[in-house]
Amino acid sequence: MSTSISTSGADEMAVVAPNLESTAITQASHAPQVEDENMSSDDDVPLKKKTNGAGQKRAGGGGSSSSDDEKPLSKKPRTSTGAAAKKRRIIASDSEESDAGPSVKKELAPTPKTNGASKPRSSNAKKEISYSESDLSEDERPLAKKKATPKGAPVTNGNGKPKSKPKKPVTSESESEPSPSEESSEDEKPLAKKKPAAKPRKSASSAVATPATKKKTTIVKAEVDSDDDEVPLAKGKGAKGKSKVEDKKPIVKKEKKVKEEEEDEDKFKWWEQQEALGDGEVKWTTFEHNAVLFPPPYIPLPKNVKMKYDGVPLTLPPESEEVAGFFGAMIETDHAQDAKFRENFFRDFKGVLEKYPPKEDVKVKTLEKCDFKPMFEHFEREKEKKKAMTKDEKKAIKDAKDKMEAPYLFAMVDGRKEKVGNFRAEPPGLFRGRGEHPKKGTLKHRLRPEDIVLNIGKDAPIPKANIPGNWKGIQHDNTVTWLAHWKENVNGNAKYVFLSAGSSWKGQSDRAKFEKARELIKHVDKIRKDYTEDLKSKVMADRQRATALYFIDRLALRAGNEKGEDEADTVGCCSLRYEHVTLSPPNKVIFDFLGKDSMRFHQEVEVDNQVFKNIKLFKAEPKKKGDDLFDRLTTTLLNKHLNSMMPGLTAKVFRTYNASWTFQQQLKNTPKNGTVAEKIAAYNTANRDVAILCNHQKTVSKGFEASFAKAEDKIRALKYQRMKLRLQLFSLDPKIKKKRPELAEDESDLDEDFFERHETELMEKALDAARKKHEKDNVKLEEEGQSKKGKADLDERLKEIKAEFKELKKERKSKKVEPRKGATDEKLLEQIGKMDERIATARVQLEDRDKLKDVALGTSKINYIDPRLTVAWAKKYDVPLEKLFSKTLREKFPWAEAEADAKWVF
DNA sequence: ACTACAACTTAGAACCGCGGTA
DNA sequence: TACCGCGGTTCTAAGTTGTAGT
Repeated sequence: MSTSISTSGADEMAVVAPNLESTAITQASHAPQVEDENMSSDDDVPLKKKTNGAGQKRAGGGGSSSSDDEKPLSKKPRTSTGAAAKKRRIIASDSEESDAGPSVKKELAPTPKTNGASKPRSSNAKKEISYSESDLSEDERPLAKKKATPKGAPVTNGNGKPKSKPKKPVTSESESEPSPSEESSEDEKPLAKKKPAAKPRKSASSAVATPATKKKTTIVKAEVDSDDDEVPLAKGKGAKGKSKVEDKKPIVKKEKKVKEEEEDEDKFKWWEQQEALGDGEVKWTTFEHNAVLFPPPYIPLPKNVKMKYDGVPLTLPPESEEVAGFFGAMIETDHAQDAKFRENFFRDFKGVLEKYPPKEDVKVKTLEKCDFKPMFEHFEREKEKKKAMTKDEKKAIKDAKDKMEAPYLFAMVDGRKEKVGNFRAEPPGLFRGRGEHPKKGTLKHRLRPEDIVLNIGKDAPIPKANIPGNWKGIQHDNTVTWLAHWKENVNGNAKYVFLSAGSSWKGQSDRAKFEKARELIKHVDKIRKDYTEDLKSKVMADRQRATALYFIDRLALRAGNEKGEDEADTVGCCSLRYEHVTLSPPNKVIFDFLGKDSMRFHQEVEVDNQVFKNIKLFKAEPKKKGDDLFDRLTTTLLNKHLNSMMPGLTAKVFRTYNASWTFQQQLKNTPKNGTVAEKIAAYNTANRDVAILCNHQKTVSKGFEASFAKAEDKIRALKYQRMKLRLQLFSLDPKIKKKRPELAEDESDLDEDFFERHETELMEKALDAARKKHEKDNVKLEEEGQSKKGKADLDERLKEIKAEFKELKKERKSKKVEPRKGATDEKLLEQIGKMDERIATARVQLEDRDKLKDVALGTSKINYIDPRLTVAWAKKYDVPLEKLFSKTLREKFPWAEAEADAKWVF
């Protein structure tokens, strides 16, 4: 542990996760203040006061069971049998590298009764609860007062620029559209070049231009689609028109040799520009794209494929058949077993059937009587067919698809070609909400152009949809980066089409994110000092905020906004409730709750004494299950405070900062002289530590258990071989037992049960091989015109084999193994040594696999770890970058590759 | 202040294709 | 020669943050 002690003086604070234990100790020593005393006494009990509608239960509750803690409340609490059980997540049993970051011991032991799944959730509003005066002086008033800071100041966005942008709701209004004129004029130059001076001026003017000009957003009715939309990306803005997908660029300075190089130079290297580009209001001046690609219309199933109801095949109109098919395709998944999912699906299915009933006069009343198997089997057959297609057929299909998609792949931004991300309109289907989402199973409607609003350059041609219909609206807002947007029917959430992760827009903001996290390094000492102080604040709101911040910093919790009743009940720091945190004296806190995506966060953590006391206080009477732990705190308040400590600082920055910092620290364990594989292993270990810190999980794949067991047996098989070698050695040279007593020890892990199994297996294999050989020989003999060997011959051979194995078994039992011919002490010893090595590496691999089975490395690599750390590390240790970053990742982080050398530090 | 909305980042599951292999 | 495990990619759900409207 503590790789961290090293380095600078900044250490103590800067190092992430200064071990909580030590902190606790130091803290404990000083400052017992009046209120502390009080606290331990009565006073943990704030005055009882209003309680409001606290107890209110959430409906579905599903929790059924808070019953046993062993249960992964997270995923599919489904009652169902094996399948669900197998998927269960396992809490890491130890953290070994204790040092990893905000060190927290993963808990080993089961825990108290709290259960993240327990439902009672009070109403959304923060309830206010009063705390006793003895404890906290002022502050009867909850969230209101204090915060002397930016009182009168206008709302700014950190740059001091007013950030206003009254947005017009998307109406079908016709437009009025005045003039972003000045912009377009002065703007021939790509955004990049702008002098900084230009920025303020612009945004100022646009902000001022207010109502009349209604900024740069205009929304027009979609009736367009008439004019020149044949020409997609091309035209508009003369010059730029030419870079069509396929054509090569003529211009540019010198002629390049290789094509690839050409493309390369073609890419916009925004990071080489002098000024920051991303932080302006205006994101583009010209913007062309082809909007979204709608999925093909529904194709009815063959006539002979029908779902059955109560045994009767139903002839469904395409509209209802499609919906039946959505479910039919899923009947073997966990979703289809889920009560809520079924309920919601069936409600919507019935609705559709109402409008599009089956030909037969059958009333569909219960889902139980629906038999989708014929549909399911049909889909399976189709899949098979697809798989069985020849290469050429597959290729033909792929080519057709590529051609269809080609126009959507890229957008033109200020004359540059940029890759579009999710250009496909989401197809209809059943909503797959995570965890106990109350809406899961709900039918997601098919999108039409009428649902979709486009954001596109003023002079750009309006793209034509690939299915009939007119866009819901067109706007030209150059302060945002989305291409298209719609509202999804299930939850009413907005969906957007953006450029891809490799685009300059995304790249710039990504880089800015990491730069902000690095900026935090400079402030974190002070921030930690402050919140440590505030843990003792007399102002309840401050004390809660400090405590929350402590968790966000040390445990990398998310901010935790309030959520609605019609979403899964998950929480983050600020929304933690009474039941999510349990105290375990003297100074441990046990967290057990469902976080984003309903992933369980279950950790036992040692905390500062003051934090312990605070939690006790926050949980004191009259608070109860369902109440907010931090009843005086919201994410807004927290972020406001953070922003006052460092411009632009918000809760999520801590996650980025802690993740990257931890990674950097852990990378110091890289073996300087190791092989590439060893170095990569060290890299992955560091990555894993970060993933654990951030609680990034994945479901254990269903085959895992089996394949793990198999791998264990393989190791045992190696040990078995080793044993045989040893015994040979002893027969050859009995004295060696004395000289090398360690060799006399039996292999671990091998029991009678295994021997039986293994030997039988080996024998079966040998027998099989003999039979095959027999057949093969006969074929050969026949070809050569000779007479075949008879069955007796084979039987004879089989008998021999069986006898051999009997002998083997006897040898094993008697522990006397006849040395094979040519065996010598030296050779055997060498073989044993080799075997030891193989066993050891296999063991290590297996353990690694076990540790990673429920940890997802990708998310932290993609979102939290500054890519420049990877680039620098690769350079420093001479490991090819492509071993660390996949193609897409490299496309996402070109700026890191360009920027970081071997010495770069976070 | 509080809610609703808008825009963007973060997230695990599902899907897909590839190379090893029984 | 199909199977299978796995990493990479795609998909879209679920967060955070900031602003606007009331």
